[in-house]
Amino acid sequence: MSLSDRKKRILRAIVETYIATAEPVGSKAVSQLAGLDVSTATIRNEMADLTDLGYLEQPHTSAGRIPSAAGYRLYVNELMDRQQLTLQETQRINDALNLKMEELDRVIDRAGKVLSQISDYPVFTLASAKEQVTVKRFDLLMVEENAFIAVVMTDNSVVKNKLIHMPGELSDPQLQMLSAVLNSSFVGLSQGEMAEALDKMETHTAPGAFELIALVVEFAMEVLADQSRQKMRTAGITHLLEHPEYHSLDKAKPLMNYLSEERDASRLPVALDSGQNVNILIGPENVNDALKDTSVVMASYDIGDNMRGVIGVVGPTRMDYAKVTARLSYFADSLTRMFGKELPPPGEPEED
Amino acid sequence: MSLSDRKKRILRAIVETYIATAEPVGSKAVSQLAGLDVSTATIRNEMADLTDLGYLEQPHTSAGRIPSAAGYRLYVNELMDRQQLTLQETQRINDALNLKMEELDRVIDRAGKVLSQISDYPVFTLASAKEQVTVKRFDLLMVEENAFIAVVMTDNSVVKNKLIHMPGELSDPQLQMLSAVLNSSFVGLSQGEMAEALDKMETHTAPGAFELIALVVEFAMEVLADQSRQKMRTAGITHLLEHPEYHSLDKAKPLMNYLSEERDASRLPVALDSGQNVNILIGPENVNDALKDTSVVMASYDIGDNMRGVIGVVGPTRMDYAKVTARLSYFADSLTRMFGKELPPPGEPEED
DNA sequence: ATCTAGCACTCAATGTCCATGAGTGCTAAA
DNA sequence: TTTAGCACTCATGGACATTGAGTGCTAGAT
Repeated sequence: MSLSDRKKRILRAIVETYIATAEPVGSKAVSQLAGLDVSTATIRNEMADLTDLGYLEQPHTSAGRIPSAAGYRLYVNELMDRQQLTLQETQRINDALNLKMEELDRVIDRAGKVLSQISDYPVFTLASAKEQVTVKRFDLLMVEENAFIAVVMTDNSVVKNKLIHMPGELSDPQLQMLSAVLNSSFVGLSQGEMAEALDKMETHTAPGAFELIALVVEFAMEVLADQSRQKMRTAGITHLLEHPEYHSLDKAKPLMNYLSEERDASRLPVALDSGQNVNILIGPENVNDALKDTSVVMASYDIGDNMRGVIGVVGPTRMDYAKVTARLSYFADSLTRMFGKELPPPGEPEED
Repeated sequence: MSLSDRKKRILRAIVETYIATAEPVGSKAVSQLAGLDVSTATIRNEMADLTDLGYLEQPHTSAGRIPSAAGYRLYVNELMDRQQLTLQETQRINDALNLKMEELDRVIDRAGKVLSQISDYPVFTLASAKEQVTVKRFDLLMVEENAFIAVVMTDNSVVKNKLIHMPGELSDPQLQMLSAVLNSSFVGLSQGEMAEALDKMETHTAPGAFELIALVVEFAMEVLADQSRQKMRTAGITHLLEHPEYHSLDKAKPLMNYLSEERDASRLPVALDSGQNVNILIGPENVNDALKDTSVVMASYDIGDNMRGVIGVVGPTRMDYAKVTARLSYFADSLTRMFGKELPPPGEPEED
C-alpha cells in the first residue's frame, strides 16, 4: 500500500528541513512548512505512523524526528524535485571543462575539484577502460649511443614515452630493426597476450636483442596496466568538516582517511555497469564500513567509445540530494559530451 | 649572557614533556624528569626566571608552563639531541625510494607519503629547476594523414609528448622538413626565447607551415613552463587531526585548506637558497597567516645537477623536532643520492 | 647566598542541581 | 477524523560548589 498524499508531504517536509538544519524536526516545524491546514496534533499522529512504518526515527523520546535510511530512499525515489542549476553554475562548469583539452587525468581531476566546490562535498573520480587496451604502435628515437626514447601509443590514443638506457651501444639501423620487430609482433596485443608473446620469443631470439625488446615491451605493459587500473582520486575532502555530522573528529577521521588513500577501484563500492544515469547509495546500503553513515551520489560518463568513468559525491546521509543530483547529472552529461560523444544538449537551465 | 646549565636542563625537560603530552608542564613534573636533585620550589624559581626571559609562557595564573616560540628556537638550536632512526625506519625509507625509478613526480609523491607516515605529520613537497630549462630535441612521428605525435625532450632529460591533430594533411617528407626546422631553430632556447623566435619567424614563413610550427612550439613551451613551475604537493593531511591542537575544527580547517590547495610555490613561505641542511621555522617566524601557529621543518635536496627540491613537514609548534629532523634529513640525503649525486653514505644508524 | 619547606592563593576542570523548553503520547471532546 | 489540552520525557544550559594542580612568596635551614 502506498502512502497517503498527506503522509508524503509530511515526510518530504521532514527530510528537507532535516537536510537544511541537521536538527531533529518537530511537529510544529512541519505544520508551518508542509503547508497543510491541520493542527500539530494531527501531524504528530501522522508522524507516529511514519515512524511505525520505518521511515522516521527518534533519537530520544522527546526529540523531533529524523528520516531513516528508508525515509531518504523514499524521498530520493519519489518525493524529490530535481533542482535546476542557475545559469552561473552551468557557466562555471562549462568554463572548467572547456579549457584546452589536456591530459585525461588532469581534466578529470579538475572536474572533481569544481564539482566539489559547487556541491560542498568531497568528490571521488574514477576512470577505466571498458575493454582491453592494446598497443597501436611503437616508435623508437635515438638519443645517444646508449639511450633511446620509446614511444608507445595505445588504441585509445594515449601516448606515453620513456627514456631507456641500454646496456650496450646501438646503431641507428639496429634501432630500426628493433622497432620493426616490436611493431610486427606486439601491436594489437593486450597486456596478458604480450607477456605470452614475449615468453615465446625468448627461445628463438638472440639474447642481446631480446633484452632490448623486453625492456620496451615491459614498458608497454606498464602503460597498458596503467590504462586499465582504475585509480580513484578524490577532491575537496576538507569540505567534510563543514557539515555538523563531522564536527566530531571521531566521525570525521575514518572517513577522511578512507577518502584520502588513493585506492584501487577493485575495493570500491561502485557498480559501474548499472545503466541508470545517477545512482544514489544511502547509508547502510553501502557495503564498506567506512561509508556506513555516509551517502554516495554518483554518475557515470563515457570517455570516447571505449572508456568509462564514474564521478561521485560523498556526504552524510543528511545530504542535499536534490542539489547534488542536479549538479552531478549535468556534470556527467557535460563530461560525456566533452569527451566526444554526441549528446542532445542538456536541458537548458531555466533561471530561478 | 648564556643560560645556566640548570636552566637549560629545565627548559629542555619542559619542551620535551610538552611535546609529548601537549599539556602545560608544572614544576613537579620537571623535577622528576630533569634529573636534578633540587626541590620543586627551586625549580619554580628557575621557571619564573625563564618566563621573565621570554622562553616560557603561562596560559593562565595557576597552570604549568609551555614553551614560547623563543623557547622552541633555543631548544632546536642548542638543546635538542639528534635522534637516530631505527634500522626498520631506514629500511622503510630505502624500500620506498628504491623502487623502479619512475617519473620524477611519482617518486616525489611517494616520498612525501612515506615521510608523512613515519613522521605522523603532513608533508609538502616541491621541486623546481635551478636554472632555465631548454629543449634538447624535437621528434615528430606520423600517425595518420592528419595527426602526428610531437616528442619533446628537455635538457634535464624529461620527455613529453602530445598527439597533435592538424588542420590539413601532411606527407612524411613534409613532416621531416618540419622536424628539421624545429630542431635547427628552437633547440637550446628557454621558454621566453622561444616566444621571441616564434614571433620573428612568423613574418618570413609560409602561413600553413608556420601554423604547424606554432602548434609544436606552443606545446614545447607548455612543457618548459611545466618544468619551471614549482608546484607544491601535499601528503597525509589527515595526520593533522591526530594532534590535540587540531581537535578543534576551527583550528584545523584553515590549515587543512591551506595545505590541500595545490598552490603555486611563489606563494610559499620557503627559502630555497639557504645553504643549511635542515631548516626549521617556528610559529610566528612563518610569514603566512595560515601557518601562524604552525611549525615547518624542511630540507632541500638536489635532483641531478640542475634541479632542486624541497620536502617539508608541517605540524603544531609543539612538534617533535628531534624526531622529525632526524627523519627528514635522512630522507633528503637519500633523495639526493637517489637522484644521482654521489654523497658519502649517510651515517649508518645505530640500533636503539 | 642558596636552597627548601610551608602556606595561602588562583583558576581550570568537574560534578551536581535545577529550571527551561521543545517535543511527545494519550485522552476526551468537537 | 480532527483537535485541544495535559502530563510526561529529556537534552540543554546556567549557577554553584568542589577539587586539585600549580603558582608566588616568605621565613627558616644549609
